[in-house]
Amino acid sequence: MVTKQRGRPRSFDREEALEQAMLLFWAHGYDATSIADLTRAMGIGAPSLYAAFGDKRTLFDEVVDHHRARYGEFMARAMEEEPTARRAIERILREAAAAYTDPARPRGCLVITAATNCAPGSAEVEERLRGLRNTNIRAFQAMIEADVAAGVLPAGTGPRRLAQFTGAVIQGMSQQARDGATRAELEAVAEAAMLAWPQEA
Amino acid sequence: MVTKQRGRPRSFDREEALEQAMLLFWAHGYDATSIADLTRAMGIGAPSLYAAFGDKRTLFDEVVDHHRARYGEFMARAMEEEPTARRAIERILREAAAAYTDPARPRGCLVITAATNCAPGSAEVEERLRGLRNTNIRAFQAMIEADVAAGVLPAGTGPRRLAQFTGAVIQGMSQQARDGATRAELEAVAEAAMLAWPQEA
DNA sequence: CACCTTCCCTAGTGATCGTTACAGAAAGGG
DNA sequence: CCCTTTCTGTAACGATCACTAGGGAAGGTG
Repeated sequence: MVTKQRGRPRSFDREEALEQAMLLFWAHGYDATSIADLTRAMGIGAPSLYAAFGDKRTLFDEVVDHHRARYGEFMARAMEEEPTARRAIERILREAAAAYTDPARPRGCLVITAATNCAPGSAEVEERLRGLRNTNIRAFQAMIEADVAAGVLPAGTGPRRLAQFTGAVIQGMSQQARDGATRAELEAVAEAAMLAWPQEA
Repeated sequence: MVTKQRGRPRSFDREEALEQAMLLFWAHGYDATSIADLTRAMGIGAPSLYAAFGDKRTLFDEVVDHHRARYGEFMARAMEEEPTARRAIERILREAAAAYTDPARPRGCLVITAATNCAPGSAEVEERLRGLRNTNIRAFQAMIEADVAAGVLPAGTGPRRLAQFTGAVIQGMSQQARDGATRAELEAVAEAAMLAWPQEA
């Protein structure tokens, strides 16, 4: 049932405004981005923002969803498409090196960096991103465990250890990107990290 | 020349107050820690804080110095005391695993995490910590280059790459510690990272 | 004792925080 | 046309931000 649109129509593109909000949260983080910063970048007034997106936390939640759908799904795709854990991680690290240094976007990863300095009142935001990060690492672990069970990776591999190591490298790459590392440098870091991975059978 | 102390003496221990300020900045970061938070934790009024430490930025600068002298010097000591780059990094990673999960202190490293989400007005604080991080990596690189020149590490090592990889792992370990990783888990991550290092001659 | 220096406490500065009340503007439905 | 509905802009809300003026308190010095 399509309800006909009534009343005065919105004068801005909601998707475009969400994109601008994402860029700001991505660059400066949740707490350090003010409503005034957001309305300025989105080109709308505060009441329009609140009418379209709810409060700041709700907007940030939607921004995180938007980011994951648009810039974070390369990880899920690699884990789906690549035949082995090693190949998937190799591809994820290589693509992360490019993504984290893309000159068209803020550096690093929003999920990794946007809520690391949070006031006590924003603890829930911090907790959500923390959960997303740990979920990713558990996905790595499950993939590695499957390969160990299938005999693709050697028995003494230690899936938990290898998954956490990989997560640490990715998070470190995000920080390095913010600290000025180039794409080529991050690709070299990724290459180095793969030396710690056991060879496949 | 010792100038005699005149006037009413300070009623609090400056070192202890600085320590409390450090713990707060360490846990929540620069922007997310307010003067009110600080005065509450330090047990003093705002004018006493300003008289003893200057403004917020100056206090943070001193907090960073204090942190580096007290909790960050294990890196410099390892680089001084260990005979090779590999041994030094091995020790640094092992000690970082313990330091970043010490239950008596905030998790992770202040230099790595305290200024990642900064408002545009706090860009200088962000830049200072960024500089400290990159200086550490360059110190790793110099150490590795020396070992390559001395023939301790193989010729094709790539000191820049190995130093950045090591820095990324340390920064990732700090994030993981904040995300709930245990000391044993971080030690396993450190062990995995060393697998990427070339063996010494 | 009085004096001088320095510190602490109360209270407040203007600015900015996230958020909203309210009134006018712009659309569709009658 | 008027009416209803929804959005937009102005302007403000109380709370908190970093920071400080001013008066009284607490020490050493004469």
